[in-house]
Amino acid sequence: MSRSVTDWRAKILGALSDPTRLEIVEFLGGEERCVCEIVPPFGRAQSTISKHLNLLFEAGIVERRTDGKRTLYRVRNPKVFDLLREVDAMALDQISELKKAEEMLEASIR
Amino acid sequence: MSRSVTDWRAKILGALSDPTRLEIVEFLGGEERCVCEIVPPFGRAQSTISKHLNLLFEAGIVERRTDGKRTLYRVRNPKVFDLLREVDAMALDQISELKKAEEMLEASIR
DNA sequence: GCTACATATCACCATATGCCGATATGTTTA
DNA sequence: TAAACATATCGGCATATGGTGATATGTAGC
Repeated sequence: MSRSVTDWRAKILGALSDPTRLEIVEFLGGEERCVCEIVPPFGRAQSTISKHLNLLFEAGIVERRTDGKRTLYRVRNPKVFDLLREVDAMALDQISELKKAEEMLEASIR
Repeated sequence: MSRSVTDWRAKILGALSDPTRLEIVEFLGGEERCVCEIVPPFGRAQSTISKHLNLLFEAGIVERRTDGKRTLYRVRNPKVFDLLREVDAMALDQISELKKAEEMLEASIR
């Protein structure tokens, strides 16, 4: 029960734990885009992007539909953006603390 | 620049993308606890838990201090709990959609 | 100083992940 | 039907990850 919720959480977080996939989600934003639009900006093989997209799909981050010969992806639940904003807040906290530490270090040297 | 923020985000999310680590974070809650308290409930080798804790530390999720022969860990930024609540919301959405789909499937069978 | 305790680290194994090029599948268009 | 296009899937490689038991490091107590 509770076990499976934890697993879902881990799956969602795992899907978002890769820089390329994070950027794919950002790139999608609120739009629906086909793979042929998503591939070029990332400079990775089409097969690589396809696997990332499938992983995001399996984790329920994106949904997809096919239209003719293309497959269109879109972010399924806008909550993911709230989540990313939350992570950003944490990341910024940490980076600014790092900077503070660096400055203190520098000050102590000179 | 922007690259390194994305990497930080990925690092934070990666640290939280494992069920054991998620449960360690939950277990810590707002408290400060030593490794000797954390290990038993998880039924994993001490070395395994130690590695998980170190990974959480590297990602800036927890902080640690030593007191005598023990090392005490605590969640460093309470924002992590907001983040987890956000993930929960998503996970619940997805699980409930799964259930809905199952019910529709069952209904169509009988 | 020796012993027991608490924790981190090491060496190792098995599996997962990210990446690629090549190929299979399916759809449109000529 | 053939050719072109869009995407997914396969096989393979290198590296990362999670797990373990054994060992190193450091502190507390006797």
